[in-house]
Amino acid sequence: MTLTDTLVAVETLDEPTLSIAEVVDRTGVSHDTLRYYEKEGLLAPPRDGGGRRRYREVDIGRVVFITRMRQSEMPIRVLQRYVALVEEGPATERQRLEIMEAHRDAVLARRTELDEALAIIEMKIEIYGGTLGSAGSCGA
Amino acid sequence: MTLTDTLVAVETLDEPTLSIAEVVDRTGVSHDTLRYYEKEGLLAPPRDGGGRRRYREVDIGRVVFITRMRQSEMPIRVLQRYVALVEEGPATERQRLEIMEAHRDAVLARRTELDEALAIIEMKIEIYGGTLGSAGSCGA
DNA sequence: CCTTGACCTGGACCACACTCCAGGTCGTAC
DNA sequence: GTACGACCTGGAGTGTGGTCCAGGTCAAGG
Repeated sequence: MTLTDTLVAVETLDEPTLSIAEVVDRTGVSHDTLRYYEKEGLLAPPRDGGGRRRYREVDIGRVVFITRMRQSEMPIRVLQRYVALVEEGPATERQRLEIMEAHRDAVLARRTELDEALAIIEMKIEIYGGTLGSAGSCGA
Repeated sequence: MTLTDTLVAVETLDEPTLSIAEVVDRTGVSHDTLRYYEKEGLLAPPRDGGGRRRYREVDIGRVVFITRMRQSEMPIRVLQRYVALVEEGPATERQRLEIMEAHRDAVLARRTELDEALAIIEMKIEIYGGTLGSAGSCGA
């Protein structure tokens, strides 16, 4: 239903769309990865008469969104769930909020871990870059 | 030193050591992972008469160090190189410094990425948590 | 008509970092 | 002396997230 409506809208309203190659150029996401995301249900760009993908602005926005979420280590599975909720409509906004809040917490925790490691790294740099002397004090 | 000397005198000529199970308890690193790290050359705890691993303080320190580096996404391969340099002695300190500086830069870049994603995540939370109204504006 | 290039498909393959397993050994406890 | 638990080994298996490939379609240009 929705897909059909969308296809009709694209064909009749002439929204400008991008080919997959243009999306690759614009987002830096590879052809294969775009196909993979589509296979996993994260994207559903409409097709032209020849079966080729035509990415609308909304599709490109979603590619960028997915990229950001992947960058912050949101698993594909969670993204699948989130996108499915988006497709279901506004009634699912509370669940989407929960997903995002949980993800924010995960990202903050991850950042803390990174900062902890950073302290060690900088200690090592201090030792090696500073005295260049006896540095083998904690196992490595 | 005094405490150590006493224990050494009581036992054999060695410092106190931990069994693998104790290291698991103390570091949270699994038995299998400890074995894996050892196979990859990151650890080399001495063995007792029966061939069982005995972790010295220096070994435990290295386990903790490895854990921190892994936590900050240093690949095993880099860790292998770093540890090999440590084994080679103080002459390699400049190279170790380079590895750590490169890793620090990578971690800082990673943190920036996380922060960028965090901005998007918080935007979503704002949208869903705030008005709970028209939120579907950028593809997801 | 034939070539070229962009695009399509399903499915095999890959790197990474573990994680699990079967089968064997060792040392104390009963 | 045998039962037990902790430990050992090599090697196979797992999950995640892509990445690559062979073979096919289609539209436009020479």
